Amino acid sequence: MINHVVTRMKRGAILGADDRSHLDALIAEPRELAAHTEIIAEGEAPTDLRIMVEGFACRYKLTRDGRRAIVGLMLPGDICDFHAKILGSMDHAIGTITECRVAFVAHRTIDAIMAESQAIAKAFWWSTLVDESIMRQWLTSKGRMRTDRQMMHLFCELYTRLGVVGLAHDHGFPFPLTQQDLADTLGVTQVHVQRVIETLRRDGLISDQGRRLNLPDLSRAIEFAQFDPAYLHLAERPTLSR
Amino acid sequence: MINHVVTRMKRGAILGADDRSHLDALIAEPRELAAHTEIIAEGEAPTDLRIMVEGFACRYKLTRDGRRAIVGLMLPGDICDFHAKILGSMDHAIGTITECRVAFVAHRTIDAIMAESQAIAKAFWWSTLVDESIMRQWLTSKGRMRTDRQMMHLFCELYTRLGVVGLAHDHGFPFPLTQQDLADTLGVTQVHVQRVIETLRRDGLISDQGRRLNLPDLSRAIEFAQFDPAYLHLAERPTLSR
DNA sequence: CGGTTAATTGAGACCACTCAACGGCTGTGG
DNA sequence: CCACAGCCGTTGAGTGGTCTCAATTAACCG
Repeated sequence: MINHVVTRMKRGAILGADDRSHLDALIAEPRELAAHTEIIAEGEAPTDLRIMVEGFACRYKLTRDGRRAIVGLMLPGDICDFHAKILGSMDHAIGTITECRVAFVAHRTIDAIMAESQAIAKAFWWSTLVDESIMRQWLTSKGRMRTDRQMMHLFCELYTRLGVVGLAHDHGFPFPLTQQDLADTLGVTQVHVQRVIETLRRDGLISDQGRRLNLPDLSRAIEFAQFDPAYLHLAERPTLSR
Repeated sequence: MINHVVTRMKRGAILGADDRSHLDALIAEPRELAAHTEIIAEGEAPTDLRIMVEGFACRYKLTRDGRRAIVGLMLPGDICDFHAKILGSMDHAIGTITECRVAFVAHRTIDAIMAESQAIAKAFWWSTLVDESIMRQWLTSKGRMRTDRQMMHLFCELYTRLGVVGLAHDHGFPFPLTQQDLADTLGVTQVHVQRVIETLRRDGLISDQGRRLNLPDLSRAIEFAQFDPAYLHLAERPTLSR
């Protein structure tokens, strides 16, 4: 089976054969988690590192009045809680959207591997810092773009990120988010999401069948969303570690 | 003179006397930068680490139509571009708001110090990860709170962060941002910022004289903004490094 | 003191929200 | 196999938060 973690981490560091087999071993026995379950709770201080092997999940925070803000989407190959090793406790929760396979790796195992392989250490940090960069882009989009462009920007991002792990084909990709999930991600209401989606469909910018989303005219989508993938830091040929 | 970098980093790791003198040396000769100048440009790949010694600055991105989104506020003791060491190039710019003193430290110096002191290495990563946590909070606020609460939340955050480095006294703190700066931070227009500020003043939640902002009734401010400082990860007694 | 930048105020338009209802699909139990 | 519950998506009407454009006043700087 394809190891999405390896595929993705190759964008962050140059991995040797040893590194790849290390990463293979890490995710050899993932846990199966049902849809809509918590992977990590807010305030928790995990003693293991959790890595997305399969499925969609999200980082989220709840406001005191019970509303949810999704602050990150987790795709296969993403790392859930690398920061918790240093920050101590989680300042947000992570929950599954679809059924997921998640690898749980003890911190000491991670420490040992990172001590052994500088490339893997770099790749893990790269992954964390890319998450940070994506948040900067989301903040920018949310602050300075109307919902239609913001939504298209997210779709372009997902097309790109899923493409890296081979999950985007034929101008489309799996899209299991409900309109409510999308609303919590974009910071608007579900009703408004519905209306915006409808206009995007009418304008031919997207088409959706079932749980799949298509971008029929990619270059128009990119233009409309003002999408520049630089913030994903996906250089095919990553910089050499110093 | 007080070293704000040391003061702040003590919240992220337990620093010994050696660590403190290392940090003192790092910022011994900061550069003076005028207000409204660029510290780092977007796309730049710095070969040194830049550390805020004095003054206010911000991380920002520009949209294609020339609008600005501020995605982070940089205060004394903050680190500008630790991530650039791994990500390679900056995905956003950093510019001064006030006149600033900024230390420029060569990457090789940083690497040497981090190799020598695990505590400093941890503190630097802590600082970067706290930046990330703050962004998650900003995303949540922007998505799920009205502008008045979002603004008060930011004020509570600044009161707390500036308090850590001893720059908040008597229920107030220096606040050099213009209404336009604040608008770019909150993702609204300057006109709207003005109207919101006016209502907050009338409600007695804030009072401002010159370039100083006061929160006369702190507990009411915290309640109004639903502010919980956990996301700043400022535990007085940080977790021991594993 | 003149020039520039920042803050204030007003009017009208637009984007997004709330509340509400309805239809479609799916899974489940009788 | 049907009835039903429940979630999801769709649609409408009215409200309100925020924007745009514009003009005026206040504060700052040399």
